[in-house]
Amino acid sequence: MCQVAGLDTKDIALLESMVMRRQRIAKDETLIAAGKSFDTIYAIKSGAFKTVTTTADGQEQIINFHFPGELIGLEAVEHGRHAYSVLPLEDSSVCRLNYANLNVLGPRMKDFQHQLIRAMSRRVLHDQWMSALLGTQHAEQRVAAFIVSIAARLSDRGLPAHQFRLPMSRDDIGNYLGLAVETVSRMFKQFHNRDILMARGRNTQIKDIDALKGIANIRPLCDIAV
Amino acid sequence: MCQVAGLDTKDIALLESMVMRRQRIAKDETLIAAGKSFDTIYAIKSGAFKTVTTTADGQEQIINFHFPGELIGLEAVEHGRHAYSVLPLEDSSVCRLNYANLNVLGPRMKDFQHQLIRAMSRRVLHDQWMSALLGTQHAEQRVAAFIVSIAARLSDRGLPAHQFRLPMSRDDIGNYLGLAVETVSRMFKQFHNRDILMARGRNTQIKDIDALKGIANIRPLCDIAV
DNA sequence: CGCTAATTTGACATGATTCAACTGAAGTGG
DNA sequence: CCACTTCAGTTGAATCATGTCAAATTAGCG
Repeated sequence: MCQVAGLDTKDIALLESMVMRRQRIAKDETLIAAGKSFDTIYAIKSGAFKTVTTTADGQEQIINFHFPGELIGLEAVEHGRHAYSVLPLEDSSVCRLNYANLNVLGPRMKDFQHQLIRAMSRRVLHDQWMSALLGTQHAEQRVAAFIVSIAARLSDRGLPAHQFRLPMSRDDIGNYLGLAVETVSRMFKQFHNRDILMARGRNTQIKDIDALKGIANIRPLCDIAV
Repeated sequence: MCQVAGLDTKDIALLESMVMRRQRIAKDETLIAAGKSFDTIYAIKSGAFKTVTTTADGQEQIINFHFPGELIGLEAVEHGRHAYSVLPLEDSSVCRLNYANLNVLGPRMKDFQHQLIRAMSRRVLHDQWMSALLGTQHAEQRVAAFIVSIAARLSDRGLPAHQFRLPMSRDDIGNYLGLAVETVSRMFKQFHNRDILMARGRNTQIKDIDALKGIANIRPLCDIAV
């Protein structure tokens, strides 16, 4: 059953019967290609995704990472086509919700629309938080804030938040945080030397979450939204 | 009459009679204070605003600028209180829309909710565009992209887009773009030397918009949303 | 295993910030 | 109406953080 936060059980049952479809996505496939016309909203069931755009000279920029329970594709409602690509970081699965068919829900449509608004509200907060991070914070603070936000997301889903495996590469992290890969690597090492973090590749163990929060000189995203 | 894009005339009339109130805001006043509980959405009628947050060590970060026709306050729907402050850049006026009262609209609520979704969709696109700008682009490209986006917004409202007076200070621009004031100033001068831009203080005249777009190595925001 | 890609590490280059001084514009009061 | 103050903006020089390049190391996968 797709875990779209906030919909109660009878709503989910109704949605499932009307408009949902389950879909598996392999690591090398594409969930959404930029420019594709919008007709479907996706709810992530398992795995992880990245939203990606391309600058005029062809370099990739990661806009956001997405984890289970989150909705993808809403921002395309406005223009009827997707401005960004969405790619899986690992083998994943999603639920497809046909946007047009949602109208079939009739009286329930209103409730679902409110869910959309709530979901987009979280997205706006996240993106604005991101702007603040990139606009005012140095490399050390960005990486610390990133780790704290990942831990918070995992914690929200009841997963171990002090020890986990990152689904994205150092490359992806650097891209997302506006830093060179090497800088990300150096920051991880610096935290390691300070006994704040133990990291071997993608395997990560947080030793001192409070120190990380202190370094991340910005209201943590988890206090605002995910 | 408040110009909330997309609402047709009878909707506006209905909204006005039910829930809208006009309000003037002086340059030294505060439209929304961070932490304030959410109950009102604002539609900008005249002037300009900035959305501002504060990092843990007290430094201000401008999240976005807002111009007439845009909605403010929507991202607070999710948590019931405003995460950011909104301040006028000059004497301005807004329309207040009481969010709770919107429910009184009954059958029209659905249409208005769709407008909210569209408005937030635009906001998400803008903020993601911003993240890409801060994450991948250098000072020269950021400033160019900023000027292009301002010109596009003015153009959308039928105002002269090649000659205008910026409502915000160099300080604000630097803060918004994640650059020091001095860097912004140097970029303006550089564009001046290249006959791309004539700028004396806030008075700005674009001489070669195509050159600016070329420098701004990123899909212009105006092609996505404003 | 052995290959390939990802990550780490070090040395160096450079773009942006910082600091400090200067200029110009916008008032303000005598 | 003109000095005086104030604040925004500009300019220059020095410093520093981060990017770039190149090489070594490690991890992942067939």
